[in-house]
Amino acid sequence: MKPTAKQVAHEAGVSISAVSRAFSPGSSIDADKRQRILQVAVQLGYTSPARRTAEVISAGTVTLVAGDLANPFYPLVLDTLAKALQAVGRQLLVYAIPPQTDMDQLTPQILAARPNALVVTSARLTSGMAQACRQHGIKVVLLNRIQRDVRVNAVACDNHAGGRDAATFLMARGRRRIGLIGGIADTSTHRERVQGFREVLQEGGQSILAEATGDYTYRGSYVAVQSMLSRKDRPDALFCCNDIMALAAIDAARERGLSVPADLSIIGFDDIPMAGWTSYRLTTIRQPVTRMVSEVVSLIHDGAHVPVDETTTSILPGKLMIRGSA
Amino acid sequence: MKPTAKQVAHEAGVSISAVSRAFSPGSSIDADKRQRILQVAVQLGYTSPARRTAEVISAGTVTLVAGDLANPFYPLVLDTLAKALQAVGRQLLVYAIPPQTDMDQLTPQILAARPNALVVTSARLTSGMAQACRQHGIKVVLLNRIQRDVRVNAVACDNHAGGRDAATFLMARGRRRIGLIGGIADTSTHRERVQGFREVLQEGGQSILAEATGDYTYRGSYVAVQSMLSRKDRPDALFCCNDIMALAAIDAARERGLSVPADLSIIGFDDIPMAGWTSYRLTTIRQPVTRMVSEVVSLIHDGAHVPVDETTTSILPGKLMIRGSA
DNA sequence: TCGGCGTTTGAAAAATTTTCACGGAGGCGG
DNA sequence: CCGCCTCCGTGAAAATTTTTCAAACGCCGA
Repeated sequence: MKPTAKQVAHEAGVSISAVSRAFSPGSSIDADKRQRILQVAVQLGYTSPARRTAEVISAGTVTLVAGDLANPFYPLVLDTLAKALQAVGRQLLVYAIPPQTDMDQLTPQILAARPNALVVTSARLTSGMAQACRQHGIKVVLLNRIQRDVRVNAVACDNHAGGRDAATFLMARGRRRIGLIGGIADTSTHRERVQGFREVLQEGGQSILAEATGDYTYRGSYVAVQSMLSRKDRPDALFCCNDIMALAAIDAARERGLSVPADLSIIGFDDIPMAGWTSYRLTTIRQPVTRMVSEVVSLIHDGAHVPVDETTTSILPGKLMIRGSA
Repeated sequence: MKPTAKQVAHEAGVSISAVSRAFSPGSSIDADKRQRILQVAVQLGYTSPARRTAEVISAGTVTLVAGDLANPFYPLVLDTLAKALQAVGRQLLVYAIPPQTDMDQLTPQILAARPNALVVTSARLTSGMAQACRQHGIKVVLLNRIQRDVRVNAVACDNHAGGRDAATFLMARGRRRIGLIGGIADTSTHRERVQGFREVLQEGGQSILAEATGDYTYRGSYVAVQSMLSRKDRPDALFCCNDIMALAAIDAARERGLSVPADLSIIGFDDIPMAGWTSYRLTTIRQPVTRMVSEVVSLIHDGAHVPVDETTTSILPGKLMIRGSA
């Protein structure tokens, strides 16, 4: 038997009118009373017809939180995700947040929109946010990011293997003075790429000659590479934790009159469209964006009935794209 | 007196039940009949209570339709717009559509989400869509695009003046064999930039030496420039209708062993972040993205009470950024 | 202390949604 | 080809919800 407003009213000790009012935004009712009614309603599983159609209308909304749209990799992800969601009749809400901030300030705003699912990319999910989402039954997927401190779904490229591939490739080319331009230290992408890379070097009896951080930005990397190249024993190869940093490295090397790859091999990570442009021809690890996005969509869309606390982590293989820079 | 379902039913010649069904998604009713009822409802100004609360819940949603996220200019716009809307407590829904398609297929999906406003950038708005939006009271803003065939708001950079500035600058530098790489012929951005550019040349007694189209893409421009540079009387300057095409032009010129700007001056349009990168240092016309976006937000947010058929067109000045490529 | 004035409330009226039964269209097996 | 069955669309009526209305309450300024 379907629960009615009458039952809720009786249970909460109020009139039917009050129940109706609790469900229509903007009507004059005491906040506490509304809260109590809503709570009873949840217990009994009651929703007003208005709320019901509202939910149907806004059904299928997925919210994407992106922290770094300046890195062309994320627009690529956004474009792919938007099209994939449209294809299954869902909508994509986008929040852009300043890089390296966490999303706690946005929590109320994001939850107010009642999305079905939340996709977080290049931003830090706080455990408070994760918990709030679980309570509201909102599925969360971390894209291109793994966080061990929260229990949510995650889809990422195999960054560790990618780092290994990069190192193996450089060693096979006979490079021995190898430098590293890191991203942002407390991101899983940075840690895993670096770890895989370092591992292979150590297995081959090598170690990283020089290491600097480029903040995953063009400018940060440019400055870091410039100073690294002015050292006495400058490296003959550079692994950059993402593509824009690698492009900056190429620019910095050229600025110094060095030839890429003759004097300096450079290898990136992501394979953004610009990596294939003629003046760069960047050798890089391609992230399987399309596959990552379909994984996200299947988690959200096909797995709509899966309970929110049953989480999956997908690690998809990247692919070394050999072009001219290494 | 507020209109009721009874009146709508009488007017449309159906039962009250039918009216109710027309407003609840998923109920069994003939599509034609629903259409007719909805039309009468709009005439009388009737909305079901369910629809009413739904609208309050999803209030403040703005839908962005973007056609070309591969051009870094649009992610820049997206990022700026998303942040500006967040700041005033609104949400941004994003639709990505394949370049050069119009949006008629998406119309039902977009309208189903009942946004408050629609921002269209790098996509063609059809008059059917515009009319549907007007009927639903959805405000439409064309961003970086002007269309004379539909009566909607528009915000754009002064493309005509930008084209003039580019030409003036090249002429002042003594360039006389000037080529043009166009974008997509039936876009206002292309037309106006080209027209302004051509005007100044003619005023100075010059004309365009060679003209080709690059489809606003890197690859398209690269191919066009390659063939243009292999002509006997190759140009000594090139105006490209956007920045990625200009970057492609620089790459193509270098590939041929030409020096930029000594052998070939290149000037672009947009000022995307990459234009400032060290290996390009592209001279270009900067679009005032921040101002354009605030204009859009004020049109949508501050002008929320302005009737939808009262439309404004804002043309904001661009700015010539002189770097190293011309 | 005494009126406004605005908010909150339940009862009742009004309106809407849902159920129910019916009629007709189309598919399927005999 | 016919009958039967199912499924869709429909209006009337029942059930449910929303809105109106008038009353009660508290707050503030005079």
